[in-house]
Amino acid sequence: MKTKPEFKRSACAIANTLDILGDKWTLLVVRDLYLGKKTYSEFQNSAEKIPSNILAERLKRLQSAGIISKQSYQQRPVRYAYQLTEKGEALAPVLKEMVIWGNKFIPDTISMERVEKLLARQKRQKLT
Amino acid sequence: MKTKPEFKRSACAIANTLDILGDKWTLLVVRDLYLGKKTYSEFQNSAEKIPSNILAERLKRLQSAGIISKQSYQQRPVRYAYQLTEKGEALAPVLKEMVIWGNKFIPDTISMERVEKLLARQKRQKLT
DNA sequence: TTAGTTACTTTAAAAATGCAAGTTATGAAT
DNA sequence: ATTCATAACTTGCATTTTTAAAGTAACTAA
Repeated sequence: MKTKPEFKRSACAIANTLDILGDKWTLLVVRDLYLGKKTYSEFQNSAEKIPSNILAERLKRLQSAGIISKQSYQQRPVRYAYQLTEKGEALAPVLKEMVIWGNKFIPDTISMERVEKLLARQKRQKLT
Repeated sequence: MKTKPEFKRSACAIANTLDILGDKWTLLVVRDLYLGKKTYSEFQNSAEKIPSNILAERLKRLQSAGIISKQSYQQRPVRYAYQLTEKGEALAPVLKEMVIWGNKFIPDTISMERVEKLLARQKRQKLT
């Protein structure tokens, strides 16, 4: 028997990438993971305020696509941490190019580094 | 008076980029332009078979976002050609990284170069 | 016992998408 | 002159997806 490629729309790498990541929210979850966020509530608390049901659905899809994995990091009560797989980490260049493009062509947008700094400052203030 | 940034969701460059490009079709139109396609019917004839109303809407949005421009290249009958602006051309690295990622992690997807070769061959066969 | 947190699920309404068919302008073929 | 064909869209309608809001389960701390 032949192994059937079975593409959703075409064999194009871009089209197939968009079938996984092509919406307004999925790459923001990947971004958050890239910035060190790990839990459901951390994703929910990001500036864009992703709806809860969308977040749950996207986490499932990212998992079944092999881009993230989930593990419980404590029992009683059980709590979960998500993390990027190698496949997920490999999306960094896509995100980086989006930041470069956005910074250059959309006024007043901030870079990942800037976001990281803001996050770090927030974290410090929370701790003190 | 202050100039108001007025972001749709946040100041994040990725979020703002996704507000423009974050769906399953928009970047395929950009890809087609990048591969040398110019007209409405050429976009429609691409492998993914974008619905006609979606294509019309996306072309309008890409225009008002300053990513593409439109011009009539002949009268009687009037025919239109779309082209990438500088802002649109600058999306090439995003597309390239998507191709690299797709090729590495989604089995049997083909690269832009491969697509270009296939297109060139098709063109040659049509001409002879 | 009451309030709070985490990680979701459910519900109903609103918006976007997909499919098919229709429109306008024109030129080419019979 | 009439029919056929093409380019570039538009319209109508059913289906799917998104959104906001509220609800649930399992705990912990006061």
